[in-house]
Amino acid sequence: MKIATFNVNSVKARLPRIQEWLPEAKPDVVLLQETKSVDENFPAMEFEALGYEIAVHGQKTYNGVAILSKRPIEDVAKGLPGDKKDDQARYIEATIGGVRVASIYLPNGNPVDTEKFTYKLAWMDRLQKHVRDTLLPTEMPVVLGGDFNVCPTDDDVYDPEGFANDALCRPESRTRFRAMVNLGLTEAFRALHSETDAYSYWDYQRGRWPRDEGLRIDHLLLSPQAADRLSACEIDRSPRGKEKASDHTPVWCELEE
DNA sequence: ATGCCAGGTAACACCTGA
Repeated sequence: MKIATFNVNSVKARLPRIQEWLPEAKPDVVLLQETKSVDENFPAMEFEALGYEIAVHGQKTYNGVAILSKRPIEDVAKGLPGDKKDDQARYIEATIGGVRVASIYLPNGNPVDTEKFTYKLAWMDRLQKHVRDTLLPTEMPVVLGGDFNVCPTDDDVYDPEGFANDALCRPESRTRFRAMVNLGLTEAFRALHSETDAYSYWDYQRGRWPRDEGLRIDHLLLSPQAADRLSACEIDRSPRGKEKASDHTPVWCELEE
């Protein structure tokens, strides 16, 4: 089962790119972030025409997550436990082929001297508790994929010094990311790759893509039962080079059946 | 210190992103 995560930066603006990428990459499951669409306006028919079921958790203008799947989607849960009513749409979870998957759009947290950073850290604490108290005890294969807005180490940043005080690299963010991994999750890409210039996001501004000055912030975290089946994990750079590209590119992993 | 680009909303500019 091939599971991909892709921050599309507006599902409507990116629709042609996603429609050409799906038949090329042939993922069984796609975890989307930053759809920026209310559920009624999500382009469901366009994805169904390509053989995908959908589950969506969106809102107007900002955030928004979704799951596309070639296999039936079961037991959908929208929102992270502890979300307040009408809170930001950043989390959706479902069971597909016996695997519990989640699409995660973790808050960015900048600037760090504002409530945006405290919101990010509290959100990470809530996610860690949910993984610990609810997901891992099921002993199901679990795949948490998404835009975590965390560079796990300086190896995941083109300019570590310049980003030292950024919410994506601050010790408070990295400590919480590590706390989740330390529950027993496997970060799929790093488990199979040691190279340090592997990025999943490049800023639109200042020529970051042509210079390959990026960040690795899109991740797939696997429970032990999923990690035992991990056979591959890759960053697919091709969509980032196209016209009207997202600033992120897809990351995928393959779980043996 | 700020805007650089891109998208959405709404309206002929402003907010957010990472």
